[in-house]
Amino acid sequence: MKKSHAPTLVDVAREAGVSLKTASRVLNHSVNVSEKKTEKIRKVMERLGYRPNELARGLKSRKSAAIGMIVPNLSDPFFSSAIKAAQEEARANGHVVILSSSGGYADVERREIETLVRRQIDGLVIAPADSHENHLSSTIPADLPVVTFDEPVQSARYDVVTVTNRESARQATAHMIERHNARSVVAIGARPHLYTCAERVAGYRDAMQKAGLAPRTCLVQHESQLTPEWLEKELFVSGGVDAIFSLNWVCTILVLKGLRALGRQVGRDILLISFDDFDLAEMLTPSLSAVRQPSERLGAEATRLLFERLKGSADGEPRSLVLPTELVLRESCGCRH
Amino acid sequence: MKKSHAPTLVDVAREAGVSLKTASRVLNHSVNVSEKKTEKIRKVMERLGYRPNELARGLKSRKSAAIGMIVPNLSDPFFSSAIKAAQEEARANGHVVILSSSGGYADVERREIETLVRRQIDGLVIAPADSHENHLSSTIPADLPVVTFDEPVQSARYDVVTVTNRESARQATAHMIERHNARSVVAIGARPHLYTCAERVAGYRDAMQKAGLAPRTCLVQHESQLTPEWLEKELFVSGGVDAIFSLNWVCTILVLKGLRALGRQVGRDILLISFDDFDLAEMLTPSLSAVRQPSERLGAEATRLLFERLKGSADGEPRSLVLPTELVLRESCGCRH
DNA sequence: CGCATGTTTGACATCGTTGTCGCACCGGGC
DNA sequence: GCCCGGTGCGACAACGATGTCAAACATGCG
Repeated sequence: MKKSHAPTLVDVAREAGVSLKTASRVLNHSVNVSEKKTEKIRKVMERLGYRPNELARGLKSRKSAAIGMIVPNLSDPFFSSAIKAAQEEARANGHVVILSSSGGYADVERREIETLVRRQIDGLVIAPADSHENHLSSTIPADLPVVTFDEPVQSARYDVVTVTNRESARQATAHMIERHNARSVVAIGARPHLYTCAERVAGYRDAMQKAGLAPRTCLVQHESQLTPEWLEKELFVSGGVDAIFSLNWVCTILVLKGLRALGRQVGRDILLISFDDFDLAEMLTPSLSAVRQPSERLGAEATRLLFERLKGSADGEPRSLVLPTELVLRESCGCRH
Repeated sequence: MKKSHAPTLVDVAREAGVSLKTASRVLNHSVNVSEKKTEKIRKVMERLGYRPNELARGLKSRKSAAIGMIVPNLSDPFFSSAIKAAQEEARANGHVVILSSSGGYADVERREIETLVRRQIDGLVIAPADSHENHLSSTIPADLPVVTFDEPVQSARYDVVTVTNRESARQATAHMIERHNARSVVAIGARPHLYTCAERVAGYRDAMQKAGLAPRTCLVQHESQLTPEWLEKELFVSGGVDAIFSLNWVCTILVLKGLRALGRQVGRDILLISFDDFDLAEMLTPSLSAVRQPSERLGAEATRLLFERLKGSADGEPRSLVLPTELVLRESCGCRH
């Protein structure tokens, strides 16, 4: 009866007539092994189809070669892009990505972090579901390198990658006011407890106040509340709303669908700029003006910062990287008509 | 000097005055431990903030509680949805998902599989980059449970979840022919080596032949070849093309952009049905008719089948699950005008 | 009371790898 | 001839958990 177990390093060593440790050295590209033995051991590994057991390796070396990544929503294109870039960056650094999603709930997020920590991840890239309570630091071991992106966590000592939320929001709002004579602009968004939301609202306010206009924010707790009925009530019953500044992708989608359901036409009845650009924004009628976040870059930079920490090439204060956005002017804000 | 290592089960056992094994039993909800000790050990775990090391657990028990997932493209909404569902299903079964992407390249795919196998994944959910060569079975250990989805692998003994590619394609094509009098319909797609592509083409052919029309397929090796210039040449130089059947999401996006660049209007100059529906398809002008794949369900069912294997409740022949699609008729095919 | 039966418990080996340490060997400088 | 430092290699323990097996203990029955 053959033992059908996968071959281990012990098998390799026996077959090659060397000690276990020497085989291990070859596996780790250690230099102190003679040319001849290295060659021989390599051959045996090849022949046996040897595959190192990363679990065992990680157990002993205290490095799992895995990083965790948590986002609120896996099917939001903003996050998919970030994940894609993060995965590539991780692979380039010889790590795998364990992916999970919080659904935007802090308690789910905590549970997922717990799971990841138990798996001994070497680091964590996270777009937090909440910036207020210090719910991350209580779950995350103090010595685990963490990079937050999109949403920063207050009073924490993590690296963070964001965009110029406030200034970009100001600029988008100002554009509609200054170029297209919008007077009554509303900001529509969800999850007001998020810092990104607050910042974007602040930028919106900046622009309104500078123009001497009264800001009017329409924030709901959860996106599901952005129904056509709600829109009708908020935007049209009292009347006179010129323009909408929508605070993120999900809201934009729902606003667009809602307006269509109400028979209102964007670009004519009402102007719109979306925070978050996406693949087909230019194909809509009217094409959608948007603040484009460099989503892939956000994921890539966050992961890059993480690996800098892991390699020890950075071990000082938390760093903050603020990326620029691009205001993509298309038709929905009134341009190109 | 305090030892700042994270507490281990040995620490817990010592603190609780029991043996290592008894603590282990409590961790694994073994029944044969007295009420009193269980309680005590639980308390100690709580107090010390004990977190089981999943690497060590996995090493000994030969189960990593992780599954691998590989898709060609992380930012394709079809795959994001599938990933989302898979991740939820995995979590419900106490597993994590290690995600990676092949970019559609068989050699990258092999390398990623190798990485995952070394990490001792318990199972693999994969949308293969290639169905022809038997490149999967040569890399995947014979005893690793695998479920393929979207793209089946020929002559392999894996469970598979797909949709009714051929019939759905036939139906979509027939719709344009029968309801809207299309005579010259072309099928546009990429990566003709894929089975899904071939099946969809076959369905398209079925419809054309049944109507006594000559099929005309425009397949390119890679999506990047779907430029406006190429479209112009294929569709308009010889002239007379009525309608397009686009074989997947990426192609649809590029065809839409290309047609716009060429100044051709979908729904008027040329009809279009897309294989793959997406979030904003209904918001386009004209709204896009599409074959909607139940993408979340594909991911969920694939993962569900995998866990059935893992739990041993299924250990027979490979199973094949074929899910229905929905032909969503909007304006681009000529409906509702 | 003795013995069979079943429950609780712990000592020890083990999973597959890497870390520690020490030994043997080599050539070179005194 | 002797000591030295560096290289090449291996024996052994360790990482943190689980599996094995047998001992200790409680219980029920004749």
